[in-house]
Amino acid sequence: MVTLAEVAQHAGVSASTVSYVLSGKRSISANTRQRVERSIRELGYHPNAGARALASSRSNIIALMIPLRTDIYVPVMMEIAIAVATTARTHGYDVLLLTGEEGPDAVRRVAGSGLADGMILMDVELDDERLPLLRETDQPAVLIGMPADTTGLTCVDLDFKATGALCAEHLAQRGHRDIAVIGEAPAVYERHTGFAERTLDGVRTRARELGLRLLHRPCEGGYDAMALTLARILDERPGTTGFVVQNESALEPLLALLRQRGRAVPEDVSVVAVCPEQVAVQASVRLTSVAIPAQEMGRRAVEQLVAKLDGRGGDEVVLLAPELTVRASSGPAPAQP
Amino acid sequence: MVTLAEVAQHAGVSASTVSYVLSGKRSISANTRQRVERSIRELGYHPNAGARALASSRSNIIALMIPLRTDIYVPVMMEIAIAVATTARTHGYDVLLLTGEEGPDAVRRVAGSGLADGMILMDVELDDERLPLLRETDQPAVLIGMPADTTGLTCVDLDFKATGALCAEHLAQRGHRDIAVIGEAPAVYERHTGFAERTLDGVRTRARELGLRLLHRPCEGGYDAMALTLARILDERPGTTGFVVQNESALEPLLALLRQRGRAVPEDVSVVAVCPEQVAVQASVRLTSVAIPAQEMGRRAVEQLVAKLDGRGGDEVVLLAPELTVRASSGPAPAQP
DNA sequence: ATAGGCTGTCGAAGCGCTTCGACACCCCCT
DNA sequence: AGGGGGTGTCGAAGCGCTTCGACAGCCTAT
Repeated sequence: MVTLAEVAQHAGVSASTVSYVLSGKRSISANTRQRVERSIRELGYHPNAGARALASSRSNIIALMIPLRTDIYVPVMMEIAIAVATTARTHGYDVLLLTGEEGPDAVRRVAGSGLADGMILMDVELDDERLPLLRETDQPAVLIGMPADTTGLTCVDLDFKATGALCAEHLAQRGHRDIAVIGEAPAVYERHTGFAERTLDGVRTRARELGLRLLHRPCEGGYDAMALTLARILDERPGTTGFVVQNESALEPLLALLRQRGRAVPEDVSVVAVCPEQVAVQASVRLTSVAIPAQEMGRRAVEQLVAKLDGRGGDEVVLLAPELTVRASSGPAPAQP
Repeated sequence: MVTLAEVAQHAGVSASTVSYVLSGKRSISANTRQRVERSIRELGYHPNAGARALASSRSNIIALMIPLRTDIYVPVMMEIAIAVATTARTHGYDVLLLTGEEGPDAVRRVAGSGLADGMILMDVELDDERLPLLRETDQPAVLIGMPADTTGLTCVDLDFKATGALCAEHLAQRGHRDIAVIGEAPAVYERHTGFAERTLDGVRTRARELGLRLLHRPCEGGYDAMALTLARILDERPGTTGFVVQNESALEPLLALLRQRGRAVPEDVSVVAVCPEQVAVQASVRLTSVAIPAQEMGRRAVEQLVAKLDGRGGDEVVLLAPELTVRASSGPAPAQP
């Protein structure tokens, strides 16, 4: 293992000079800098992370807390995580992966041990139990998602309320009068994960303003659950012609079931999804959808956190504006019989 | 920030004693131990990770390298990652998330800086460019997947060859004579990711032994690609009655397309999938499948790595035995017309 | 009764880096 | 010519922890 001291000796300078070349915190003559850089290359030097962390009280690590839940659409989580990791690297940070397993204690452990300089929390609940700890230890942190009380917190999220509104508008515009929201699994609502409720709120508010009749049904993923849910919806409101779907694993089942019942998409029924682009494009009917900008969310979260760690920028709620892309699953409402 | 020294003072012992209480590397009287533990609790002490790493040359961190590819089924990756993270915690390790972005350099960086004590690599190619580095730096490492040359390496993977064989056997047993493998995207084969080829090899070998006629077609995910692929298969071998599907995002499309063509599953056609349990159960037809034991793979990988770090256990290839679960998508071949 | 071996605790020496203050040295200004 | 202000470099003091050797005190075996 090559050390700073060895590099210094090899280059014929003192250790501190090498350190300053590396950090750029003091000016170094071009000549010296080059000699040092050459020595670093020749010896294959890599600064020891532990020593660096100890001396500078900075680990250059960001902790990313991902919950363990399986009722949330996993690819989105993954995409966010990957975006976080790559963005972090561009800012000189590595990412530590924490799972929900350890619960709120992880916050204490990470904050206390100086393992990470800051953290990013995913799948934030409205009244998340990690938040008090965050505030109390005043860990630099960024949430992906939005709790009920955001004072003193930095959050990044898709504007789900606007998303819901956008979906309602789209359907209204095409002449649909009776619409249904097929939501996430009941557990998601019970847990008060904000995004589901906010989307619903958005649809509901806008639907009311536009004079739409609205039905909302949570739905576990899968074929069977969707069959039940759909049956119930069409039972109660046979005239339903517009669907807003927020549960990715209910999408294909819904399309298959509609087909089976002889309701053609988009001729008889329109479907608007809230899902990642890829899902919308790969579905058996190319779906009109509001994309979940997973990459963007991950990227922004890191940027906010890095800004905080650099002492720039304060608490802020970043809501990404939703964009609805019209594809093949939505069209004008059928003429009233 | 509470330090060891403060704990020592509070408990009225020396710093080294506290350290030994923490590490258990020397015997400590019950009395002293309790006093120290009490002080630790009262002061809310957490050992500083950097200092610890510096002094002990152990970071208690495992690096997990996940590629960025999108043509691989993401939920499996995620499940493995989560399993790795939680298992690591039970052994006192944290997990550092590295993406493919940085490429092989990440190996050098992590090894050189002592950031992690060892690494776990996912999505290993047959001739992976990271392997020479791994051997050269002799980083303790475990691969999830199998390269062409495993000498000096520890690998954990599902036995995909046996998986393929199992699928072929199952179909043969039900009387199918013409079967087709719907594989991963062409890119996956070009990249020489072993698992796809090994599965195919398994099917092919066993099919030959059992006198089955076999067709293999790679397939991008999605509805359109699957439509094309299926058309081509049925064109060439209209009598095909058994399908082995390894590409998760081709599954629903295939089922829908078969339905559309009037071929009932499982009455006319049988489908065997290689996919996570959840996918098999949630599909529109409950699928006969060989499960991909993602959790188990992650867990085993960590255990192998920890054993290595503890100086126990050497290089070893752990192949998990596949299990085929019969569900509703496979049945006896239809009588020959 | 005494040598020898345990047990439990302590002090001190680092681990490899960052950072602060000190200080040559050179250049420019008056 | 001499003082003032940059530049560029160095030495040394830690950062908080682990770990080695030392040693006091006690118990056992002779």
